[in-house]
Amino acid sequence: MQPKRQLLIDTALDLFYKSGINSIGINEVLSVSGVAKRTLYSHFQSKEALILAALQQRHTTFIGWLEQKLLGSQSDTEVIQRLFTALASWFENQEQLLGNFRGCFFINTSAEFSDVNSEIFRFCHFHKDQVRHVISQHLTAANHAMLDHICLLKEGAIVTAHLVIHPFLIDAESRRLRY
Amino acid sequence: MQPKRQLLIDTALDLFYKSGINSIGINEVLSVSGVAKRTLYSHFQSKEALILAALQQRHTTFIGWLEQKLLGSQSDTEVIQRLFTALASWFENQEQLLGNFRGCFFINTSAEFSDVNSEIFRFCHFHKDQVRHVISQHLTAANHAMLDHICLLKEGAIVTAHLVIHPFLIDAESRRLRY
DNA sequence: CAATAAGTAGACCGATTTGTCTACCTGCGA
DNA sequence: TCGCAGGTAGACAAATCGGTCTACTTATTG
Repeated sequence: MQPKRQLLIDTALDLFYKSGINSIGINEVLSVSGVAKRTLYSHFQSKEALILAALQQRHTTFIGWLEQKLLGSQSDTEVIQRLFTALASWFENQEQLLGNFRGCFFINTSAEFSDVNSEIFRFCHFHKDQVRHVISQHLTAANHAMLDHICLLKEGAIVTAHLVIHPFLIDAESRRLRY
Repeated sequence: MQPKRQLLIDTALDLFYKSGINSIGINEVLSVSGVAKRTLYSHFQSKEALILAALQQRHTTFIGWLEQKLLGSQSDTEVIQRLFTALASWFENQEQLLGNFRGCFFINTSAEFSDVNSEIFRFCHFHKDQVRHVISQHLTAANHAMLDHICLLKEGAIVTAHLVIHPFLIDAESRRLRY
């Protein structure tokens, strides 16, 4: 419909996810996308509106990806297996839909916009809530404790993959290239 | 020894942890601490040096706090119990040494400085490594798989407390105040 | 044809950023 | 008494930030 608007969101999401939102200025989004500044501000009221659109898009993509991964599971055990298999595949950059893994966009963003009452932080909170809801809907047993455990491990896995394991892999890679 | 230097680190850490590093300018650190700009740049080469000093201080504080919490445990089970009891106490703002809970300073910071090769990101990675090492040294059994599980749950708990549970508590609080 | 919506390039604005510089003050030890 | 380390206040520079504005160019469509 509005290809420029979509291009702006795609570009912004890419850059924001790669480098953090506060590190990316509006001018960088413009020069990378090749869109004029006037056009950006005809589609979005402010940078914050663009950020929220990018968060919204990432949210929709992620929920869709997750739904598809869990669809058709035959048991709770299979749901859990599928979930963590999918996460592992994401961490290893095997999930094209999600792009190169750089942690969870919503965890990262909430670290930059820490005011709990800001719209941006609340959207991050909302996203986590929705992911939890998707998982719960694929479980037959309405076991809240198990759901909590699954979500706890999921968050732990994402953060650990980003901050602990991923740098280690890059270290290994750079050593391999040096020798 | 150099009280102004220490005051700058304390102030910077406070502000950085509360609002995120990119949201806090050097001028804010100066006006809050009451120190002159010239003095800051006589102690630190750049803002990045101040950031690293703040990370270093938080690291030392956190490791010391953790050591003290785990000291004297009689079994692996007790280590685990003590660890998660201490974390829960931190989340509930009962740990004066660590200040008001706003997630893990190192997870938050690594979200803002996502370049894996930057000194700041590497320090965050280093911190997580050291925490893991402290925990492993208090366990009698050299069980790598169990250590991994503990660390995974720990990270999950920190992120979940920050992004999922804490906003919920603040919601409840604001509702309580409204009615 | 004419009107309109959507786009471009880029100058410009005021605020803010990190960092430098000048000029001056103060307390301490040789 | 002299020198100096360590401090203050704040002007200043250069860059960058988000955002506005003018003037012009398309493309579509009634």
